[in-house]
Amino acid sequence: MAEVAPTQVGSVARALELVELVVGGSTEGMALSEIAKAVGGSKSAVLATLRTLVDFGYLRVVEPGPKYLPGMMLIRLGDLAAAHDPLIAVARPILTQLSEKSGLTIRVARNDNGFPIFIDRVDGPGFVRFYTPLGVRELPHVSSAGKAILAELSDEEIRSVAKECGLVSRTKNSITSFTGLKKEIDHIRQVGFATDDEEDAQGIFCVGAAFFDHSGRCLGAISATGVKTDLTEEQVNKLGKLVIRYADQLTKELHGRKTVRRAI
Amino acid sequence: MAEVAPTQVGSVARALELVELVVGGSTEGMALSEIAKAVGGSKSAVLATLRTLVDFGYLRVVEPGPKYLPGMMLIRLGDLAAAHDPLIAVARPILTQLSEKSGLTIRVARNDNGFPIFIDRVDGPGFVRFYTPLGVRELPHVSSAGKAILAELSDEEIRSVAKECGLVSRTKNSITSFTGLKKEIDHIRQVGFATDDEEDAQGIFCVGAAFFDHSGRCLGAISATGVKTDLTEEQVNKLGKLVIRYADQLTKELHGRKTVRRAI
DNA sequence: ATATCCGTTCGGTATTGCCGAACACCGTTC
DNA sequence: GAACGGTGTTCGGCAATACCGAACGGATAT
Repeated sequence: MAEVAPTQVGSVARALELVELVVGGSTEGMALSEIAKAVGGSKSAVLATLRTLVDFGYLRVVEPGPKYLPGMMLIRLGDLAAAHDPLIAVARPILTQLSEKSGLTIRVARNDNGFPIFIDRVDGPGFVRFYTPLGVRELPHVSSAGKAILAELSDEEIRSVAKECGLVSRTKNSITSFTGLKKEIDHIRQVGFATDDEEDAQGIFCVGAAFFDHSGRCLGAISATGVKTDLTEEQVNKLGKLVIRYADQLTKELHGRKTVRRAI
Repeated sequence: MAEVAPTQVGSVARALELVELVVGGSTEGMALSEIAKAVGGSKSAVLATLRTLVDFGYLRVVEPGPKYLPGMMLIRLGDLAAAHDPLIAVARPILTQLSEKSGLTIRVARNDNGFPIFIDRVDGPGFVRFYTPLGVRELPHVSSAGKAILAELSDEEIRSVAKECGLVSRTKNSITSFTGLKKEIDHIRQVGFATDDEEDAQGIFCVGAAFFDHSGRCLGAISATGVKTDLTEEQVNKLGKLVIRYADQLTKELHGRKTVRRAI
């Protein structure tokens, strides 16, 4: 239609748009007309597609006033995809242990050319909950996992990534200049872990550390997330050491090896 | 093709079959010819569909020898679908706490007309891992969650469910007769929790308890799963009480109320 | 009671997704 | 080294089929 797509299937693309639409919609569900209007298709065509998606469990329909909601199959597929991923399979027990040890929410991010993609999460037992999406490319400079990954890149790679994401600001603590980022990276390289001091969201503090594959390349990072409290520098260091220890354990279980910290 | 489907979209159905095929395939990924052969379509048509799925992140392709694997979008959608589900959102913190308290793997199942559908899971910190799929209708009579749900149904409903699933055997401990099941249900109604003593898989022991909605109907059950050790009856009872306590907490947070235990 | 929304059904049209053949490529194997 | 089986890929052509829009039935609201 609009894209210069190399041999795609239109009806499938439209169907997948429907899934994203419904999943992104309200928890009350979406009605047929609403969906048809949103995607700009006829009600009959959209209805046929929705029926197919419901048949496969991707969506479910709730009466009355037929409204469409995300279906069980999405949970099933997500779970299977996670089980399929060797990194997640190895990392999850470690995340669980670290979560229990620290009482915090632990996440793993994969290194996607310098950008972090969080692929799994284990919540802490605390009552505070904050939703952090999985499977999406996040900003590298406002998360501890992102910065932990950046610190393992060469300086020119960092500059390239910085240019690509534009160092946009998320809070008043966000690092928005390259010199500021460079200084932060230097610090991370010294202490071995990265922090996020309300740089992505108000009131949220994170600590992250990288892990590596067999050739010493940075595969990603794990991070511990909690509410910002008045942590002393000593407490932060202690948490940092803890996260590093579990990241190293992950490296080990992946049969990886940690690179010697490069000079600057 | 074969189904007497009420207004479906063929190409979408075929695409979703591809997703299931790849997700169910090996962790090495599947090749184009392999996939085309499996679904019985032409390579060109399958390729176009695969490209669409890759574009949307449902699948990803790994070089060399283009092989197809589950994509990040599946993890993302599964996570979003879970966040969308009010029951999961409320239950997860409780599961996490119970997991930490017991050191076991905790799961929630939804009551789907007497059948359990496990919709979320929180792993324990132990090193033993066993994969239990989410989002699929499981057998009601060989899991503690399933039996906890059954115990909240009327006797005629139980008979109907038993007939529907056929009380198939999974291990030598599985309950396969209706009288045996009925006796088990009576016991569950007395003590308030259900057990699974290697009835579904060798070496696995579970304890489950039901939770309820505002009208007292059974919404589902939570269960704790661990490796079978020589548990004394007292230890089982203690674990049962613990699971009941957390199930009751879940009922409370769902603004539900527990029905008074019916006589027989 | 009328009007306006909803979801659904039903043909007709042409879009488009499918097929099969031909191509390019790599690894074997003879 | 050349011929083979095995990939993944591209392309044209036919027909299936996925789309649309109009018409129906039902509910709710005005």
